[in-house]
Amino acid sequence: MVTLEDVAKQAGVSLATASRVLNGSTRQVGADLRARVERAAYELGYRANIAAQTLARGASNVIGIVVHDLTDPYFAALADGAMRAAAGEGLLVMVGTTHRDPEQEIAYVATLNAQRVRAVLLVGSRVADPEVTERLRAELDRYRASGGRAACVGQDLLGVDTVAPANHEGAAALARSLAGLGHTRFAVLAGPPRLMTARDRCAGFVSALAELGLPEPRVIEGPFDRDGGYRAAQETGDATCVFAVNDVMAVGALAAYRERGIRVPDDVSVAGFDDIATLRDQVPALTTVRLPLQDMGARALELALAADEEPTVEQVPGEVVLRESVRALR
Amino acid sequence: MVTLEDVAKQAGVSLATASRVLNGSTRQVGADLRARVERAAYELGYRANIAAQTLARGASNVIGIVVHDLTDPYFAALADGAMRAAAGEGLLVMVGTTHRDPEQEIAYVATLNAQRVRAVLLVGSRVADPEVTERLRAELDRYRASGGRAACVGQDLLGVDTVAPANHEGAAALARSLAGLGHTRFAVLAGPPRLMTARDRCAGFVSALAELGLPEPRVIEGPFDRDGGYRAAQETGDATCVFAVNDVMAVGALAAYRERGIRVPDDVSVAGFDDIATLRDQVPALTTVRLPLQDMGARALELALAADEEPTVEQVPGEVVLRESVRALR
DNA sequence: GCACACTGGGAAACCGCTTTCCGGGAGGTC
DNA sequence: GACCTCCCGGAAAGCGGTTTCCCAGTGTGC
Repeated sequence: MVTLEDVAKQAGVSLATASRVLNGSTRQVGADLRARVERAAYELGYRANIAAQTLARGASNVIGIVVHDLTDPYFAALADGAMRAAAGEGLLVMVGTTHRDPEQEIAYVATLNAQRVRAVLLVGSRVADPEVTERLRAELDRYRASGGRAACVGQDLLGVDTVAPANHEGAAALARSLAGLGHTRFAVLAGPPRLMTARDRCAGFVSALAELGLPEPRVIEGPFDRDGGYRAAQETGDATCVFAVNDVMAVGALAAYRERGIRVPDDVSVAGFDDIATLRDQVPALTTVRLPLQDMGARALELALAADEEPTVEQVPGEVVLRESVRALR
Repeated sequence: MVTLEDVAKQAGVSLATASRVLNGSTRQVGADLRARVERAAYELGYRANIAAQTLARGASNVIGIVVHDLTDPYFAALADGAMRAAAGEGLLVMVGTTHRDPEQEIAYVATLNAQRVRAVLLVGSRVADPEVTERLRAELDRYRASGGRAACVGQDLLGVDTVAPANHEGAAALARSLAGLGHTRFAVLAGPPRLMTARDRCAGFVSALAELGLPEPRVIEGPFDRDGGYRAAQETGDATCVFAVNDVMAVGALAAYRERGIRVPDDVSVAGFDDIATLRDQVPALTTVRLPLQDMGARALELALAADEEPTVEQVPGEVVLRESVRALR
């Protein structure tokens, strides 16, 4: 391993000078010495030891992103946005996936704290479990107490900067649009009730229907993924319009209907939430609520890095996108 | 910031003892002292400083994964597989995305080298540019010279452990299957020729057709993504069967045909490559060559970590999966 | 011509942890 | 009871950088 000392020796200068030349400093170094150091570093193939730098500087140049599942395009888009923003700041990214286990999320915060990362981004829905939330919050507080910054994409439950998609309001707007097409008998593929995102979207949809004086929809719980949507779609009964709380579930529902010979949108209308890019070529094209996922990820990083004292909560509106998977009832 | 010294002081023991208790050691510590240290650490909320540990131990517990694009489900699946394997080994993961810029890939290797990560995984196609490959290889050699381990998913061009999908052979097998259905006029949506993966798949397909004595397919180059497939599909002429070198492009092609009222598979058959999970609900279901992406990612990590001297190259076969997007010509 | 910044170089302290090395006490053997 | 191990606790030397502090040399202003 080539160290700074090797470089300094080869260049015939002190450690201090070599450090100033190679790894940035406010202090100037004379042109000749600077050149000698650079040459030596190049010849030896010197690479600064970041662990040592981090230790000496007391600050690292990496951030941590914790997501539920990287193979879910929702998280991939969010993570990608955050990573682009990070790259723009010259930061490296450590990614952790919890596979939807809240304990893992807590463990990652502890680990990232140990890594002394500059910021931690918690991406994805909180769970409706006060005890778990409290423990996560405690771990996060401990991290922030030692100078770490944090932000979250999801619900504002942790006392940190938050990018909060308007799940409730978006779902409500979608409900109004669908009701405007003449639908009255709805079903909701609601996902798991302990997931706040699922719960908020479901609640927003249900309450909008109530305000319109429409009958209560049938609410079918299940997993938050494609197969969850597939299974839940078996139980939508005589609903003319089905709202899946995310696009991936909606795709599962489409598959279920297709297999059973139920035509979408002729026999039943289907809507999702998120507007996942990879799913835009689905047939029939999915009606959904668009969320600017990449921007949200990038924004979360900005918030985390900004030196504000008060935690900011940024509401992100969703935009209803009507496509072929729903039809108007005459 | 709570340091080990604070803990030791509070527990009334030496730094060495505290270290042995908290951060693992071959040496034993008496039960009472051990308890005192653990209590102090808990009360103070101590978190080991990993940068310091890394420096002192001379070895870190993080690995680096470099992918082209996380929002592409192909890379997401590969990365996920590698990350699961890493988690199983207690390793943390740093992810870098190059956004398909080979220079970025080189830069990441340098950065990860500076981080002294335990292993680097280069995931994704090499490019057919000897000069770039040479520079990447040099950077990689420098990293390995200082004790780093590396592996690659893609082509065996770097002199490191490699998981190599059988692109040529898989595409050839697909060609034979499709020819077996009676097709004779083919087109290939070939992607960018500088991408080895695209090139190999295209070549495998073309050469298999030649061996069968069939006419040369029309080869249409373009970007490796959905829009590339969409655009290339405009030029497939009178081909009865179109092979897109990856699933994402095939989906773009399906969209293009749909818009133009060309029915798949009635008017034209379409096949892809990879068998991306998120795309399995596509209509019509995509004929493709299945690659065990998650396993490949995991395997790459294993190879990198294994203490072998000779670089291993592991060929991964693809399995032709015939689905509704192709039909037999009677 | 002299006090006075100002500049750029080097010595050394320090960041927080691991690990070697040393030493004292307990237990075993003859 | 003398001698030898073995076990466990602590002092201190690193790990590879950054940065403070000191110092010599050079211009400046009057």
